[in-house]
Amino acid sequence: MTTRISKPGQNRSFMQGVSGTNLGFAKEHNLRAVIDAVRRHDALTRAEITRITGLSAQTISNLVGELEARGLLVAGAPQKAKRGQPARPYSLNPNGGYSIGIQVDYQMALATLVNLSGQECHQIKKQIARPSPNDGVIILSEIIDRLLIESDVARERVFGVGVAIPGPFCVSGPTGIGPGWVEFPVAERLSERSGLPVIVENDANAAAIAERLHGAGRNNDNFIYIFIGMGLGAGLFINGQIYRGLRGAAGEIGHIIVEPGGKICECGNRGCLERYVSLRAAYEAIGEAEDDPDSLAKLEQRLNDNDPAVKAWLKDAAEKLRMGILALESTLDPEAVFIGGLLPSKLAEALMAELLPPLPSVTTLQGSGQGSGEPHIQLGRSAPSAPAQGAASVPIFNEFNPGPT
Amino acid sequence: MTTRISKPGQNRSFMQGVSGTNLGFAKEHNLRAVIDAVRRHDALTRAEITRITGLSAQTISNLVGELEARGLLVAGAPQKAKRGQPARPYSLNPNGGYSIGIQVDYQMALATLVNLSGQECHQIKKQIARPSPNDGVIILSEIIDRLLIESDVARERVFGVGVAIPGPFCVSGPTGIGPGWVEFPVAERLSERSGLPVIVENDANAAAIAERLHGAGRNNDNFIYIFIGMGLGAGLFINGQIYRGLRGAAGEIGHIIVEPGGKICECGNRGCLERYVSLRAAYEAIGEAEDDPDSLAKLEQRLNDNDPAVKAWLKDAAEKLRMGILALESTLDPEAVFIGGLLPSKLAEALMAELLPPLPSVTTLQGSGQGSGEPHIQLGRSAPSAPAQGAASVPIFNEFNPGPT
DNA sequence: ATTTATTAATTCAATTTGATTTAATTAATA
DNA sequence: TATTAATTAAATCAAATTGAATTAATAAAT
Repeated sequence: MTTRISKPGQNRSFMQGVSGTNLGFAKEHNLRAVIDAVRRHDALTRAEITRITGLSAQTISNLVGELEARGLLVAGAPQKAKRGQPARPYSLNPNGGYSIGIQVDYQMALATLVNLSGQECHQIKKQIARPSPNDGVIILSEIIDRLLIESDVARERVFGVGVAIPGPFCVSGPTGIGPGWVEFPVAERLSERSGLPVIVENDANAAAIAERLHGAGRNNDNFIYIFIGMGLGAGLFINGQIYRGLRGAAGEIGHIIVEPGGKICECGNRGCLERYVSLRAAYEAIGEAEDDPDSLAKLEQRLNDNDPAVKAWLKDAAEKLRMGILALESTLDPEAVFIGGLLPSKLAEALMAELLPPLPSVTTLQGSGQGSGEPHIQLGRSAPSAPAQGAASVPIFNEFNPGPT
Repeated sequence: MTTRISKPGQNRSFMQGVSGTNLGFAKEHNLRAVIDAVRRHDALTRAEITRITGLSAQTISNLVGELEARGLLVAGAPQKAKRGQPARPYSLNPNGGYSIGIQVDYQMALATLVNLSGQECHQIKKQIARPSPNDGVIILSEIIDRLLIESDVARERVFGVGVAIPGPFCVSGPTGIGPGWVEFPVAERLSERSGLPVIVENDANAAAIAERLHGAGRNNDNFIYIFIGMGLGAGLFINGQIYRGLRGAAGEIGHIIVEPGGKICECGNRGCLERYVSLRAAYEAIGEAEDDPDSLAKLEQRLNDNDPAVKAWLKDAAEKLRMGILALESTLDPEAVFIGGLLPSKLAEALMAELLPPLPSVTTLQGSGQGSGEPHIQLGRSAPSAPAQGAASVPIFNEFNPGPT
């Protein structure tokens, strides 16, 4: 695994707490900064990287050389645009490495192998039925093995495995996979079995990372990705990093109250946002069973049929979601808000159409700072397989992101 | 000014965007890390700093020696507790430097000189009446001059001047100082006139920084400080840094909707939090004029007299604030929420008493992650002069904080 | 059309900075 | 006296910077 940037002895993050730093961390950071710059711009010459990073041309020459030797960067044809020596543009080598993303819920495991550019190479789907954590780990490691064999990718070329699990880990209940999963050390066990680094992430954060790495949030360091699943959560990007909060529960926006005295929620309060904006709320509104795997297809069909119950739900959900977004924008003043999740894209589009225009907020004030007044609520990636795609981007993000801004 | 840690040629922050890093930045970071560690623990020996920062003993020896030579750290008496050479505990030298904080609103300027430990050395208060920005800068620089002369502190020993201004800068309106202040480059002009670095900060952020540096948030890297002033705002500490958002409007929590269809707000929406929780809301509820400087004293008096209008306002405000706090906690999962601002401490205490217990949220769930279930809503510093104290801590924080966690 | 100047990208060699390593010193306790 | 903990001196090492050189293109001048 010569492509690893982080050295074994230096596994703490570049700067954490009041810890000091040294040359090794600095170099690691600079390598990541180079990769990150190239990713954001698709392709960059050494000279351009020099300007962007503020490092010396010599340093960049060395770092780019090293990354090229490792197979992470590839040079394109020299550009003879202006005077001077023609520059070679470097870009990410799509096949410089691979990553595996797995999406698990109580009825299904979906695994995908992607390359460095986020392109999907192979996918495996398997029905499960609330397995125990031990059985789950075995099932997942078998899926990983199959994925590698069928796609003919060597295990050493895989950066890691990302596992997306619904909701915050500290809360069990109907959003989870099954009994016993909350306390179980999934990452450690699956890592032992598979021989690969494993990172467990909640579905909202995983989807947000994918949006950041390969999607519309590619150039945003501060945005909110609202994940509409069975419940409602958000991935918060703050200073280029996922913000998790003290208990890993940051982004649990489903429990913002949008209707005082409204529908009762299992959290103990009334009128929580996710009681109105979620697949579960949609099923409730249109009278489909929430634990029926076919409900999603029925919902989509009824949308296509212009079913009035679906339309009414959309209208109400959009009204409530506007208030939730206002709370988030007032609090975090983000660059953008992406709406995505498990919804089929047609449904997400319909919700989006109902949602706009948003309520006036700090982000829409005219004549204030940079970027104000611009459209900032956008449709993010939304698909029933979004968490798997997201999970696959987690190991890549972890390996390459240069740390807080 | 030999006490400056940041070197002139290296004025960009330690890590920003995708920029690279080098030895100079690393050293700067390490110096800050040492100071920060000492501040958090009151006093530390070189050996303890070595363990905390993870740097080598030799490096710490060098850094501490340098900081001692600069007068920022002072050694205490050797401790002969255990075997081995007795260690000398180092602590911040309170008189290693000074900082000036200025609080300005439309009717008053309040300036305070504090030392490195946050102790107030001298204070000057001056009535003003909606001055033009140009006049304002002259008035402020004269106050700075007087402060230094009367307290006999040399200008070179002052790290900088913090200016606290109400509300977000991008919004004018009644919370501002006067016409023309929004676009005016206060910091640059006052810096030119006074010969000192000047940082302008909104009152909520300034108060949050004070809470972090010298108050109950001293060991918290992730907390929310809710500032109740004429309006309502919050300072967000995320990963040890103030989070400002894209337009500097992060923390504008006054415009979270807590009562759909409620009181109309100048932002264009209805039922915004600050229409219920703010001095202006209190004055409205008890029938005092909001632009009368004596209203605050009257409010305090009527609280002491058990006035039913005040009690009713407190009850309603607390109910609304609980919902606002729930939204913040659901979004950010903070370590703590401090309530403070311009309220006299008795009033703040009364509000706090009404506020508890909070609504159930991710931070109060039993049996989940670390720190859950603990009391986390606390009374922060609250006083009519809180912004000045806060402003004074801004330059110190800027000079000494080691950057994102 | 040929030559010369200019510019831009890149690299080589030497230098500098600052953290680490290794070993020594100091001052306490058991 | 042996041991232990704190600290420091000297040597070493890693990585970025500096300044000069090299390469290859276009632009301008002849």
